Amino acid sequence: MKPALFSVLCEIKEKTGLSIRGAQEEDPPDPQLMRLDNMLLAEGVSGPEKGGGSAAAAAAAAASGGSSDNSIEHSDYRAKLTQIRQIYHTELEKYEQACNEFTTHVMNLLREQSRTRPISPKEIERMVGIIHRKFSSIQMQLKQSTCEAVMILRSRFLDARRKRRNFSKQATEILNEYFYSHLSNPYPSEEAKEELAKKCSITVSQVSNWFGNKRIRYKKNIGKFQEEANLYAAKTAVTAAHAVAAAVQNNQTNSPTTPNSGSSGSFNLPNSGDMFMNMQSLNGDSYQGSQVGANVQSQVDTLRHVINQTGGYNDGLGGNSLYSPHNLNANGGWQDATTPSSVTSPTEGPGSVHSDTSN
DNA sequence: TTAAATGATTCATG
DNA sequence: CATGAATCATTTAA
Repeated sequence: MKPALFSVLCEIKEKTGLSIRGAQEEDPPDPQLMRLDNMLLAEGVSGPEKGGGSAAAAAAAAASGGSSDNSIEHSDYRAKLTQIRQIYHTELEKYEQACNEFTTHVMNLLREQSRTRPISPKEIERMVGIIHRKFSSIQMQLKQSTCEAVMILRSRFLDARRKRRNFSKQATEILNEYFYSHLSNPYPSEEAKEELAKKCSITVSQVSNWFGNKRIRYKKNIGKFQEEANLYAAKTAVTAAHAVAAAVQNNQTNSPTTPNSGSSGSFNLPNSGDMFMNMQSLNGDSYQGSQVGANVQSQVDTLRHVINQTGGYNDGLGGNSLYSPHNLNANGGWQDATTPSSVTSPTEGPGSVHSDTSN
């Protein structure tokens, strides 16, 4: 009975054999899977142990837009990444093990059955192939979710926008001081940036960012910055006035000088008249000592600024734009401040002018 | 909780 | 490559 059944089964198998062979297509390298693999490899999740991971992370950080010299968050990021990697590897191993176990189990089963029905090695191979495909699809899901996790991690840690901190009050003070005292050409040189960065304990890139933002935002709505401009211009003007006065050896500068702590809004320049005259003489070239040559221009800027500001300061700034920022043409854009346009007299016209109060 | 301020990024440009 | 413009995401002020 048994041999008869066996032979019948053999016959059936002969007939179906072809169709089985036909259905034996080489599974094509799934592009989706390859993409995931590549990505995991690139992120250092599926690569070799440590080295690849940090290198890839560094490369990713560099690629995602420079200036990531933050080391604290970076190590944090790396820690999370290794955590992901561990989970990924343990899961992967688990699946692999399960796959192997299942495969051997099935093979044992088939071997056992081969005593009662005909089973070719080809068939066993095919069975194994099916099992592997099933498990690899599970692996793909694992890879996919891992990729998602990595992406989230990256956007969380490598995108600095998410962990923005405001600069210290002092830092913005320094930056603003520079900005408003170089308002005619607020483009700090590389050295100046470094200096500012050092003073503010921020990076050069941050200084560049700050100036980029400041320029664009200042230009966009000058009215909004008038008060600030006055404040800082006045602040630096006080020091500038002293500096210029010292340079010109104008003897009568012995004011108590509250440095720059308060000095809000109302700027009572000690003797603005004299100061202004000094400026005129400076600009008029009647002064030849010029030890201060390089700095003078910026101070001139500052002073002219504050003077201009004073001109239209105390009528409501609702309409604003009553002060045309020198060197800032109508269309906007500072356009290299080549010609400082000689110190024009400070628009004496409407209302009170340059900081008198005391007379 | 919403609006404004602010630092950073992205993208186009010259 | 530095800058301007637009935009994002967060912090701070209202």
